[in-house]
Amino acid sequence: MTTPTTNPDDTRSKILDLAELLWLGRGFNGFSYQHISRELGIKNAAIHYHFPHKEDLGVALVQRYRRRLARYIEAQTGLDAAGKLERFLQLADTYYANDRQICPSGSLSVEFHTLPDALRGEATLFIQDMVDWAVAIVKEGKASGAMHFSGSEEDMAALLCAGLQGALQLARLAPQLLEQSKAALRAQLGLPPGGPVT
Amino acid sequence: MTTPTTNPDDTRSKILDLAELLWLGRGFNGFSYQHISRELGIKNAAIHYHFPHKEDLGVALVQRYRRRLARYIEAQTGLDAAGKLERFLQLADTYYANDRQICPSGSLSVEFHTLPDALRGEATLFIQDMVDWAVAIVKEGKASGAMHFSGSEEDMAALLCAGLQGALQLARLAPQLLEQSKAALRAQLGLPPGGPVT
DNA sequence: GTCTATAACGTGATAGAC
DNA sequence: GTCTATCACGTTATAGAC
Repeated sequence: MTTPTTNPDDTRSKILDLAELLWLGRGFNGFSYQHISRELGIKNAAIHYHFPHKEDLGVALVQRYRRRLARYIEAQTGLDAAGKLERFLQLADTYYANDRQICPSGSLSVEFHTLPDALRGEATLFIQDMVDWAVAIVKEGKASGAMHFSGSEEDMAALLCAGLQGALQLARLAPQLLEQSKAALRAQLGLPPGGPVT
Repeated sequence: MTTPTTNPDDTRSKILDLAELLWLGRGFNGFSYQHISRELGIKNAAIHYHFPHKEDLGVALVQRYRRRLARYIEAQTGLDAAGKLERFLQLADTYYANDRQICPSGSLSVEFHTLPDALRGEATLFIQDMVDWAVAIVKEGKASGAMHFSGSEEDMAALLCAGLQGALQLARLAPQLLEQSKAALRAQLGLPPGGPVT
């Protein structure tokens, strides 16, 4: 999930890789084609060849990310619910370790009102992916007896998504909030403090 | 907490009021002096008179907001812990009802890496205010027996801040997530589903 | 597929008149 | 305290040569 996927030698992939870094570090409105062209040693127009409008780049970023997420989820088929939850929480750690990036859903939702139409559509699909994943984990956990909590699975899954997204953002200003929020989520799910391995 | 405070007739206050709307609707990088001058029927230069740099406007916005929040918190002195929690959760509803705004901490943390220095400093102070408030509510709730949950008060308070911030953002793309997250927070705090009045 | 060159525009910002 | 006028710059985007 951490490493981008396509051939790192072709320019299109290099653009996507760098754009993703900038996107999650600075927001979609926080980077320009100049940031990319300067860093890659190519010209502005070369990026426009691959992605005529910035909207096209944004859509490609979200679509590529959704495909990666689907593979990430699929790779967890063998794990139990507690293990799957740790993978979910791990995502946040990975972002944070990577120059304190935030998660895609955070950028997309905060900037939503300023995003081009097509990107808003992709964003909505992506958020649905995330929520579905959280619901599946929590339902499996409750059904298997590994997790126990009050309230519905859907509510708990919503808090899981929202809490992790918010914690990752707040960690930029108050780093301890990420670990604290994760600990609270584990506790509220009836899981041991350090995750299944501790 | 919803309504700005200073004299609505002088230009400086009008600028701040409108800028706050734009800030929480589109992010700090999502609005310009033109947005404000056009809407207020004044010129770009008039805003620069009151706030020479956009950084100055941002600092003024956060400082004013912190003062309002302090009064909002102080006004709850008579309430019990459950009542104070509802006031905390209510903030999110107010934002959402107001053109699906997000909370200041959300904007400040997501855009953090692109903000001018002075604004980053104010942002850090503001987040500390929020977290302190959440910790106080949760501690009082646990001490009085009104709330019961596993894990530390600090962890729970972190999840409270992070969860509400994330839920408010995600509600732009999936509106049910706000109510669901709030319900989950109440449930995890050992409170009745609809808040103290239901 | 990448380049040069350039257009059209928005943005933050300032000088100086009133 | 607000205005006109203007600036320098960054941004998205396109045409056309190589």
